[in-house]
Amino acid sequence: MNYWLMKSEPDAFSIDDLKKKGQEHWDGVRNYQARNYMRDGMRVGDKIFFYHSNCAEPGIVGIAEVATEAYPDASQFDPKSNYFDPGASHDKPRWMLVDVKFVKKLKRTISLKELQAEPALAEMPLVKKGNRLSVMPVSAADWRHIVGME
DNA sequence: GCCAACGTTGGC
DNA sequence: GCCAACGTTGGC
Repeated sequence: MNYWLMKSEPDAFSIDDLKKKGQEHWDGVRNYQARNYMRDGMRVGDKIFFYHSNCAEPGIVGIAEVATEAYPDASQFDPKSNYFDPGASHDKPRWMLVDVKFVKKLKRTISLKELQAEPALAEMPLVKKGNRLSVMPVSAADWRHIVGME
């Protein structure tokens, strides 16, 4: 099993939204590396840290699970969508997504500030300066370490 | 709202 | 294939 971290802006889609819905397709990823992680790396049952970005207290707020294999993101075909991509076609979809299932909400937010302060996590891409990936792998050791911080 | 970092686009 | 311009992300 692999571990992941996925970022979402709580104004757009928060851990509470996921809790309410139970499961959601993770649409709108328009970055090749993030897409490749979803398409090639994720398997059903993999665990995900749900991360809130672009907000008052950025950090990990919950745990989710990969619920489906990757499949084409329908929003790329919709001219009315913000995520429309004129370069994509049904024959040759460019963007893929997975469905994500709610597992639990953490009792508290493990803030980015705390994560950055942990020497053990210094190699996580998340805490590196300038990192903008919205989907990234987490090592098993880092996963255990972070779970222990709750 | 600012701005640094970074990815993508497009002219050449 | 280079690289400047541009757009986006995301912490602060």
